[in-house]
Amino acid sequence: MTRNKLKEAAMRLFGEKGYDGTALSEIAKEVGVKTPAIYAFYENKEDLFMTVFREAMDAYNSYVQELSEGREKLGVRESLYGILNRQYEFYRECPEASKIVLRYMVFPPSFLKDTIEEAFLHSDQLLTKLVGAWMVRGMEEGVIREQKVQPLVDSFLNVMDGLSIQYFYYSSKEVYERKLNHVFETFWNGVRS
Amino acid sequence: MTRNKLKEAAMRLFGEKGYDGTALSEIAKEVGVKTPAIYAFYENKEDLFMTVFREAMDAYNSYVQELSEGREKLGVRESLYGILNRQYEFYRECPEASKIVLRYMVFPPSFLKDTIEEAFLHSDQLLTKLVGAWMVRGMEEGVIREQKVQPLVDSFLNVMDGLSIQYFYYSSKEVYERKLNHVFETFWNGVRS
Amino acid sequence: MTRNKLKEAAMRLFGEKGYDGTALSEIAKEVGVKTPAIYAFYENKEDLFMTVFREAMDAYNSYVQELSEGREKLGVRESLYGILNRQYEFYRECPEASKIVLRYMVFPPSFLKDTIEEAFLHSDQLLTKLVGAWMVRGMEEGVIREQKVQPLVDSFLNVMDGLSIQYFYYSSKEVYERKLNHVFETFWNGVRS
Amino acid sequence: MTRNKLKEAAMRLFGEKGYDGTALSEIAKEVGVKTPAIYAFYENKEDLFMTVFREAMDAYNSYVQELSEGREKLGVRESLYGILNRQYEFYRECPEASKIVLRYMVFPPSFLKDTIEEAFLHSDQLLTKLVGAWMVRGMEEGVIREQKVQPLVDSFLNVMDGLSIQYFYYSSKEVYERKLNHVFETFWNGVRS
DNA sequence: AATGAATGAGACTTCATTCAT
DNA sequence: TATGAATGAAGTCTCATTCAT
Repeated sequence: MTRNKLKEAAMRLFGEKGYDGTALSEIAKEVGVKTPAIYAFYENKEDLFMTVFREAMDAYNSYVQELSEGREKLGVRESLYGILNRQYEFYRECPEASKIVLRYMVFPPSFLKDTIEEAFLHSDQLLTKLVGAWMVRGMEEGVIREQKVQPLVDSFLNVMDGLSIQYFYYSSKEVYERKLNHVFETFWNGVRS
Repeated sequence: MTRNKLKEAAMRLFGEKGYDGTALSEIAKEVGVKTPAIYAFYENKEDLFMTVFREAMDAYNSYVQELSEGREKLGVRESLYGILNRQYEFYRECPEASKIVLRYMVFPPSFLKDTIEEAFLHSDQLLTKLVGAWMVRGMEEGVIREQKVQPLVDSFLNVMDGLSIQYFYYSSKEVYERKLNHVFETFWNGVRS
Repeated sequence: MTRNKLKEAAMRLFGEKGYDGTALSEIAKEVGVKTPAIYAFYENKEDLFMTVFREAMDAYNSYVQELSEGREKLGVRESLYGILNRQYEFYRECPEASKIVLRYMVFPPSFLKDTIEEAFLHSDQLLTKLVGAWMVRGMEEGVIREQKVQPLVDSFLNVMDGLSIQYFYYSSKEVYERKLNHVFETFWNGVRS
Repeated sequence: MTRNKLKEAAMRLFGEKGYDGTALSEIAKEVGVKTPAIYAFYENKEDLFMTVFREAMDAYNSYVQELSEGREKLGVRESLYGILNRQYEFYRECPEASKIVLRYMVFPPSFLKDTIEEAFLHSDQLLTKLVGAWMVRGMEEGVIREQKVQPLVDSFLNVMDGLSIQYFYYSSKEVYERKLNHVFETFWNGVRS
């Protein structure tokens, strides 16, 4: 119980204020417990952070994973748009986890650089493979103009990254949704037959 | 002299390890000076940080500003591509400043949130206006398909944001340049007549 | 059962790392039990320590006591040598207890100073009386040169103390046994008729 | 100034209550300074301890060293007795240093075991050589009975070790001096021609 | 008899900051 | 301009101890 509340408080605070900017005492206070209680559940601050980080990554990967499931009946266009939408959903449903993922992907605390890079490599490959498959299928179905796969994947992933920044930068729902649509429209225009 | 060396060291360290992750003593040591010397030039840590941040923003804005100058003779396509290239140049030439800009745009230390948001609003507007102008011109010249300006601008800025993440995430020059080209190609395909 | 295992682990650890240098958690872990379990058997750290210390002292005193028993048939020289040997035996057979005895005889934790001094006074008197008796008998039998008893006792006890340091300082069996013999030989030479 | 007062306070406290039993705050308070001030002069607790320990060892070694100087005109008996006396002087003049030396020779804090053993090896060899030389000279002069050197050295060093324990165990001057004389008398009786 | 959860006290240490020099 | 000395505040972490279970 407390263990989980600690994890959640930590997730929120590490995401919002960063590793160095978050004191264990804040996390404890949020849960209504004194600081040393944390050590009953986690070895130390690093351990708590890594637990939180791993959970955030797992949540993110789950979302990514899901993308590949049960979409066979959908058209390619809808599926790609669905990916962006799913990402958006993830941001809204797990704002804490997604903040963690974005923050530490770009700015890992130096002492965890390696561990973190490895974690990202994994989900990156997953996503690359998935998006690639859709592009191939799009070309096979003739809805995407015949071309190499790499440029298509690069472009799509770049769209995703761009949107992730936009999401955290502009807090407005309306603005984000407008951008999401505009951006996808342009992308699709750029690749369709 | 020392004032400047301090600013530079601070820029690098704040960019790399963040505000909370950087101790004044590290900055001082890097310059070969003892910590209290910092107070001869800056009021306190916040002041030093804000100085550094403002300088980084200024450098960024200068680059952005330059984009609008002396490019009248170039075609629209070349100009837009040029913007991405210029951004890339900025990253390479001022890696410290650009790291600062990216980091604190997305993750401002809470106590500076307002100041920082204001700063970004400014450069955002600048960029929006600039890109918008090129899009309009592109349509006037007939190289960009007739449509509303907003989607064009949204898409292009998203491309820029995406690339900025890519730059800091993948450290390899080759990979980045490949992506830059792929991404622009797709974008251009999506908007050209 | 657990009570005893705790006592033994405590004896070893208190002897090796001292009172302040030993955490209850270490003692518990050694026994395969959680820290609070200790409180089922001992009131607190001090109580556990005192129990351990008393046991060590008792073991030491038993050895000393034994020295006076059943040695009537032996000669004085053999008996005195036997005392040193018995001490040596004690060190080897109860290394933990003897470490405790030595450590806290010389360096009592301040809060137990009085209790400990009292304990030592007792065994000191025991030993003094015992060694004194042998010296007297030695003189009666004519194997020890006629003189006052005090110098004889002082010298012999000093030999014992010296050897105790040597034992813990040099860990090698051979070196210790060599020293034991050399030291006794010189002592005996110094007192015999 | 403060640096030195800290060292002295630390020497006294580490000697009296041990490494783990002494809090930096106590040392600071003794000097009339707040705890963090210590870090202006010493890297950390270990550093302060090692500094203190090294100083104590140096003081001890100086005393030992002196023993070999300017005693050529004295007889062997007087010189050996002088060594014991010198040791006694050291204990009285530098009670803190000597307490440190004795305590950590027999009970080194585990994390410094190696460093400390090395330090003792050095002074041990010094003393062995010195005492050995006197024994040889005693035999040459005919005042010491002809025999191997090792037993003589072993016995004498054992006398010294025994006295060191006695010194710290019995705090009384009279008792110690009585013992010192008795013990030396017996020793000399045991080795003289 | 034993443990999980929790805590108060306090340890070591870092850091931003001040001040006299 | 620069530093050595010092400190208050705070941070991470350990430890002995308690209590409900």
